Amino acid sequence: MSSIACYHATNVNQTAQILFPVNVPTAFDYAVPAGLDLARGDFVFAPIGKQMKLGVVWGFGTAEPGRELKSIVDRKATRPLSPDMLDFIDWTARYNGASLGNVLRMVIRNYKALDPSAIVTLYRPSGNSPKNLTPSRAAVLREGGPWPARASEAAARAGVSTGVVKGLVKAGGLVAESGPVDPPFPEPDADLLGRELTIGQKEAGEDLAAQIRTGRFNVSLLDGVTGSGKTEVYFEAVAEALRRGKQCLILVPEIALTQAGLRRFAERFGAEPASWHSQMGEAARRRVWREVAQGRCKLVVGARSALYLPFPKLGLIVVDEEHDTSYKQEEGVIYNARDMAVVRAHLSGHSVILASATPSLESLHNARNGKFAHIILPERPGAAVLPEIGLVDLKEHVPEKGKFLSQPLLDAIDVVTARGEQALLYLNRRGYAPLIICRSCGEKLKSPDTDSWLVQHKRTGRAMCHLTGFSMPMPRECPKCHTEDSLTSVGPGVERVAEEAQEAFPNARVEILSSDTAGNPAELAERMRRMEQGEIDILVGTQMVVKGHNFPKLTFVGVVDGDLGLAGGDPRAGERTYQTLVQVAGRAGRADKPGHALIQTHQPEHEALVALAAGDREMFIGVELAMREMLGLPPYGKLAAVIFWGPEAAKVDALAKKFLAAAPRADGIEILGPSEAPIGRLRGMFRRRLFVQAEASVNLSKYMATWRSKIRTASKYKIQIDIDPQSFM
DNA sequence: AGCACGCCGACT
DNA sequence: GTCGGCGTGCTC
Repeated sequence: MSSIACYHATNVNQTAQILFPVNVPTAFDYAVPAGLDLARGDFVFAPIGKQMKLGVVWGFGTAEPGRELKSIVDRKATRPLSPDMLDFIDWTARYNGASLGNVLRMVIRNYKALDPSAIVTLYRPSGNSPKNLTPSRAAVLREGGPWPARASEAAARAGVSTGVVKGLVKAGGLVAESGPVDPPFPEPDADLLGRELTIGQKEAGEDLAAQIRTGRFNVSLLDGVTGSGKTEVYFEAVAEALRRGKQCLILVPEIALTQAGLRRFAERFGAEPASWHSQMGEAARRRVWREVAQGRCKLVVGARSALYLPFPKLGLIVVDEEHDTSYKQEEGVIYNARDMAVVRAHLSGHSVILASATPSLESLHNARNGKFAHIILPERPGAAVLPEIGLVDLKEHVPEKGKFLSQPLLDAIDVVTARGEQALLYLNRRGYAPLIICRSCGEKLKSPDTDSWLVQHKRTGRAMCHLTGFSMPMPRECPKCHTEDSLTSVGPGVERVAEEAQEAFPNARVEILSSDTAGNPAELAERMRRMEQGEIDILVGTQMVVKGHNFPKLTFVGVVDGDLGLAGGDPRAGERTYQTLVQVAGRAGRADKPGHALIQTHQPEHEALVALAAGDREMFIGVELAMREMLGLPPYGKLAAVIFWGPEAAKVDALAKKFLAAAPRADGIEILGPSEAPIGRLRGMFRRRLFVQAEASVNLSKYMATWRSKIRTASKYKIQIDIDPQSFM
């Protein structure tokens, strides 16, 4: 087969390892045809199975005698993936226990982006007024932009046919030119004047810029309370990286990726950045990917998956709201974008900034021990202090039967609304009631084949499962004992709290903000606008209200259930509760008026809440870190979760036991479980789980990979390994 | 990701 | 009898 190639001594016996973006554990060996010059990272076409696929050159080798290899067909003439990108793919796969091919798939979803953008005819206004300016022609000139535009785009925006556009060219109103279908992104200007910075902010920005100038790997934790101007401060670091000709990536939680958020970048840098998120269309995705890969797109704001864009000259990654749990990808390749951002920066040798008002304990620990530079923004410009936070002991102030708002909360709402100010009631439970129970037989309504209660939604008249998406009309009778009108709602949801607030304050304008009530972004924006304009008196909201919005007239925040998340087997529950409550409380009093917050709780003695009320973060961190150290939990030790699932409970049990028995012997490892997972049954599958706790010196990823490779499962039974789990369901 | 192979239900 | 449903396994 290779006899013809013998003339080319340089290529004789040469093979290349090609990695394909499919679920394969490693790269495959191929023969390199004579005369084809290849480098690591090159994009090539090669036959795999019955297909021709695009892959990436992973490495090289020499042919083993007697082993027939398929041959690479062609190399694509584009910029190869950089060596540090290949390293990053490798690292991600190893650390998270994912297959190499699946990680590559996150990088090259759409290889059409490898070809240069098609060249088409584009139009722009000539600046001259056309002869015979008909209404249609005027509409095109007025509404056809942004320019340059394709005839069809301009015509569609103006609501006319393409004939009008062509006519305008003849009449002299438009000029035609050739250009790419996907236009490049405008170059950001690092030196536009941004907002006026306070002295503290300027210094912090200067510190960050100095880190960029080192040109080496470093991590900064940018730590500042809500409204302290973190964004403006890290803009200074972005500007510095841009001046040095580098690309910048700003990671934000998915739901923070809004038009308003992008506008802040546009104001500072004179150009809207490219944005990247999971729901974008194919064309937009292709454009961003191509421009980033060519190094032309300098500024990207994106959700976690943007970390796997092939930046050739990245100089800075900012992880905004670094504590946010949505950085953890829970499906497919399981990874934590915050941690992988640090890895990518390390491999490429540049800066990372982790920004948050409520940093994760891991980051604070790293800042304390000097691994991260700690940059603290203590002040809120414009507003004096964080709101005063009080605890309401629900054992002492018992709400009326069937009600959820205690007297101190009602009094506080009364005072602020009487002053014409706004109140926010926070409750992280959608719907009307989180539990539907039969008074006659005690049956609790569950989602089919799943251990998850159905939530009553009064607005839509349905019973819904927030875990699986199942929903049905609210039944009239108990499905088990068939007693009519016996079903009753237990516990509060936002709808019910809103109902209660409306009853208590009949003249107040009460509204709900949750993902059910504000389905589309436009409606959400409208509700936010009404709140900002003071057209709402009492807003009842879920997690959604926590994310950075400015409500100038909001002066009181009531947390309906401050106990949420404190109990249970989740070691991060205290931290999570503390972070959420700080962020919620931080919504109050952003203008000149200092606000206040009240947190209802059954455990006013819980240290997370005591620290919160005292405004003493150091105390909370101290206590929490001491506890983690004692238990050997992160950041002092390592943790992995293993989840087993399948259609038969007994077989899942047996699988978990078999897996446990196969645990490799090693020092510094402790195994907890297996036991039933908190959601023991999901969509008909039975679930068991175990935890593996390791000392900091253990390479837990490697240990888990070795362990996993010892067990083969029947295909209906699955084992999933989650390194450093964030969810404990 | 595709594509083939394989084992159970309803059709000319 | 076979056509085809998708569940499962493999690709150098």
